[in-house]
Amino acid sequence: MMSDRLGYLLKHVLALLTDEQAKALAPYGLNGRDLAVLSAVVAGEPLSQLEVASRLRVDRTSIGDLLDSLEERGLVERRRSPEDRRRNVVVLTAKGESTFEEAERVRLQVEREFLASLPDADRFREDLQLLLGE
Amino acid sequence: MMSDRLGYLLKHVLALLTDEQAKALAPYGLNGRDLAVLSAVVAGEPLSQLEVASRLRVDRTSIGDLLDSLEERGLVERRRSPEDRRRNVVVLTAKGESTFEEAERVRLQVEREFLASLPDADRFREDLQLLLGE
DNA sequence: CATAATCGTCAGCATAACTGATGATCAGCG
DNA sequence: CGCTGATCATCAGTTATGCTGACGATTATG
Repeated sequence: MMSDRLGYLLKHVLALLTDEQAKALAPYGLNGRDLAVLSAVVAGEPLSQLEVASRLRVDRTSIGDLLDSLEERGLVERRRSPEDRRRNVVVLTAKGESTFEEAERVRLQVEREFLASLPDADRFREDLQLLLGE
Repeated sequence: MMSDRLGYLLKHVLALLTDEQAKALAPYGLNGRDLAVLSAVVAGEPLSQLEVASRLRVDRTSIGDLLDSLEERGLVERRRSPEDRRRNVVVLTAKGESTFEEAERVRLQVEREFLASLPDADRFREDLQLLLGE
């Protein structure tokens, strides 16, 4: 087919993964994007919205909607930072933490199964990290 | 960073490649998508629009716009098939062929450089093909 | 105190994937 | 032949995402 074109391969591999993640995460009302946001917030110093966005490499103007949706479902809270009142500090609720833990297990399982056909899944992951320069 | 999440890695690796391809192909007025369409049409039996779409795994309703844009630039032509007048057969013009050949060389070079940091670029490609089941 | 920078938000634009409907055409079958 | 259903291309509309540029509020700089 078109399987010699790198863009084609990456695009459709990503689409496959996105589909499978979406199916598996549907019971939690999450998709892969939502879950990534939760994972950015889950531990350590509470982050401002901009910091969350830059961790996820998501555009600054998109993170607001993403957080709105998670906040409506009671998974995260935004609080004005007392030290710098321009910043909205994002924290997980208790419900957010438990949802994250369950959904994160599911995500790991999905990724394992997704990569199961490869001779060396870790090496594939390392290749991707190399390409991103991380 | 978020580099343990497969979706994150694939998404941003794809974004990087798309950017670099777009830059390199800009002199030809093409992007990676356009070039893939040309490559589907370049040789062999002339294809209907639906056949082009399915080769590229592009939605049937998107391929029309894609071809409009290529046709405006004089790179492809659509002809009603005489045997089956429902079908629009897509063929490259002479200009389309020469543009394709030049741009395709550029694309190959971009891909080579893009994968240059990997210990084994071919193996990476094979991994992607495996994941797609091709 | 005055200016510049930062944070979050908003409106708007562009691309892409997709659904469902339509008209034209063709294939199969009685 | 004529009817029915399928196929092809197209169209309108929806959704999701990424981005630009502007804004008010707030903080940092000097």
